[in-house]
Amino acid sequence: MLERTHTVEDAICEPMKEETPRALTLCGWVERQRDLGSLIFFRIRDRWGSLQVKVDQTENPSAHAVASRLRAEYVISVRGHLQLRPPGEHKDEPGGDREVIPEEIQVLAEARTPPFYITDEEPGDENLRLTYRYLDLRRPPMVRVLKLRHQVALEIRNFLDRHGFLEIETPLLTKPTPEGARDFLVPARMHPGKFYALPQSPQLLKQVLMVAGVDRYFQLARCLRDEDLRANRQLEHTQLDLEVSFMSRDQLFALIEELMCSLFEQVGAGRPQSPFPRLTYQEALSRFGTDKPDLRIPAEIHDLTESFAHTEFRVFADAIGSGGSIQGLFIPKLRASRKQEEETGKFVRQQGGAGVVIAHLGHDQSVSGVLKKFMHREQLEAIRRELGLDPEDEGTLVLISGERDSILRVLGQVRLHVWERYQLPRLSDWRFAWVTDFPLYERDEATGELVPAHHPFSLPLPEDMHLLETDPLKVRADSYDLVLNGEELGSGSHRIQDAELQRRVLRNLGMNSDLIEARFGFLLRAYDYGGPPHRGIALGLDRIVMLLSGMHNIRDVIAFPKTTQGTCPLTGAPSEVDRRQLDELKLRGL
RNA sequence: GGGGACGUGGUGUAGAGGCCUAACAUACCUGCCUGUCACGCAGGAGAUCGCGGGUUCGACUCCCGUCGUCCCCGCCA
Repeated sequence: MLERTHTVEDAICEPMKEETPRALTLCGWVERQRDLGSLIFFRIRDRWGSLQVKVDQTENPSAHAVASRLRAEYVISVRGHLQLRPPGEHKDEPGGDREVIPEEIQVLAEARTPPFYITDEEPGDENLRLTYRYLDLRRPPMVRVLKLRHQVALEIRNFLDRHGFLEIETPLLTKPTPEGARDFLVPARMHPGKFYALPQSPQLLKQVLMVAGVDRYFQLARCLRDEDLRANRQLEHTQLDLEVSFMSRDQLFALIEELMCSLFEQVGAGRPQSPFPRLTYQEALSRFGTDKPDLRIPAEIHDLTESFAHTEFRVFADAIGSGGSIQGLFIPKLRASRKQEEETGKFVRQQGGAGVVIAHLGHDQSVSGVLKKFMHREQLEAIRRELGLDPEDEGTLVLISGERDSILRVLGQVRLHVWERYQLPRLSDWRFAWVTDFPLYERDEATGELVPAHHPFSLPLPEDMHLLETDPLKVRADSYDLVLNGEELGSGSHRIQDAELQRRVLRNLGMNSDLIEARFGFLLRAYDYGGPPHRGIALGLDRIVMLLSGMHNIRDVIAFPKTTQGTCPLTGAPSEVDRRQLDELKLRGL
């Protein structure tokens, strides 16, 4: 192998003003040969870029002989020099003004014809991409993602290091947690019948680290959950897991906002607006119909129950009469076509909404559709006032009646759907938001049991503490989600540091003292020895990189992801194991 | 666990009961070509239409099942 002197990036950045040719040796992969006979062009590509090589038979017959048998993706080294291309033969791209004139070309490895071409263009079949991931990762967009992800991790580490954080690893072999997501279990060979679990997150151990006095902990932690996959979910994902002692909510928010802003700025995505808007869970639900609002969409949901209090429109009157509400989503400027109205109505019904009315509000105070018949001038004015409209504003109003929370969620879906479907204008940019004060508990629809809404280690808000036993569903926690452009980046909370309070919260979930001791005894005991007030947050690194890179799929920002069926087409995982391995583990096969 | 979409040469697509002895583009192989850059030109090879069953005189096409991939709901403290 010829000793490499430059990367392609070095060669592209090399100043080329002077006449003297620059000697260099490049190593990389062959792409795009153009064999004109006694003149051959091809490109050599490495991780940093690609550059044209020109081989002239009359100037260098031996290099030409090698070049004529090169094929796509052969691995070569080229020793030669850099030369400006003749005038008029420049290409408009980095390094397009120059080319490599080889003295010698060595083939380091031949390559079979790849199943897809290595270009910016994405091969259609994702299974094929994953089967040949090493080829897929050669594609420049994927290289950019790998670099971006590295850069993001590096910036996070540097930032947190500057702020006094320690990165501490927590074990991959840990204790199963029967609640929450399904655990991946690992049989303990030395303890037949017992199992480790792979961590769903380092939650409990980072709390123990706070008791240990670490004060500021973080980890780029792998988290594993054996649940069904989605476009933004993998069996294993990476979290920026973080926990701090003695910090107020405001202090933590300020820290995370500065981290995000400097991170986005450092990776060239532009500095997001800060401070990030904050809204409570209840506000988010009533204004956007979701706990992860996309604030780029310039529309909100409005409660119009009052405005329709005396309506003669039967559907709405009945809804109000039976304790329901009327919620409206106003879509500014849109004059929906009949087809769009029908589609939207259909979408609402698919989402489980009934009693949908779509009307156009004109700037001349006109109203279209069914409402025209039932709306008095005063009612219309009341509605326009409630929507906060100026006299010249017009647009489409989507109204749904029914049980408040469920129609809010439907309208939240409509809000997303309509903007996507009709490509309505959004505010550009990164729109972060904090959503705070989530309920501590919620009711499991299937079993009717109380389950933690977030996790059972979040501190109830002081003003709700007295409801813990009497009306637990009303108890809010000092918890928060960080949301970006409608995507949940992560969540956190102030933790319970008082063992007795922790026991109360767990008892509400139907656990008796023995169970609490068996599962969480180690944590409660730790707090008995002086646990500081502490809080934390965990942010999905994959999702951050996904948004930064403009990818729409979490698999595209993970080097070796699983398919939605949880398989790895490259390695063939999961696979069967040897009978002997099972015997050693005292496990029976199927 | 439920719903939906897709599966045709290496790749991307067309074909929607008989026109199929399966088309097009690209990639691949051979030859020609000294300024190409999606090089061009000429020729060539390459597919039991995911798999299994059924309906039919006849199935790439219709039906059932199955496998795989993707998307959504459930699930994801």
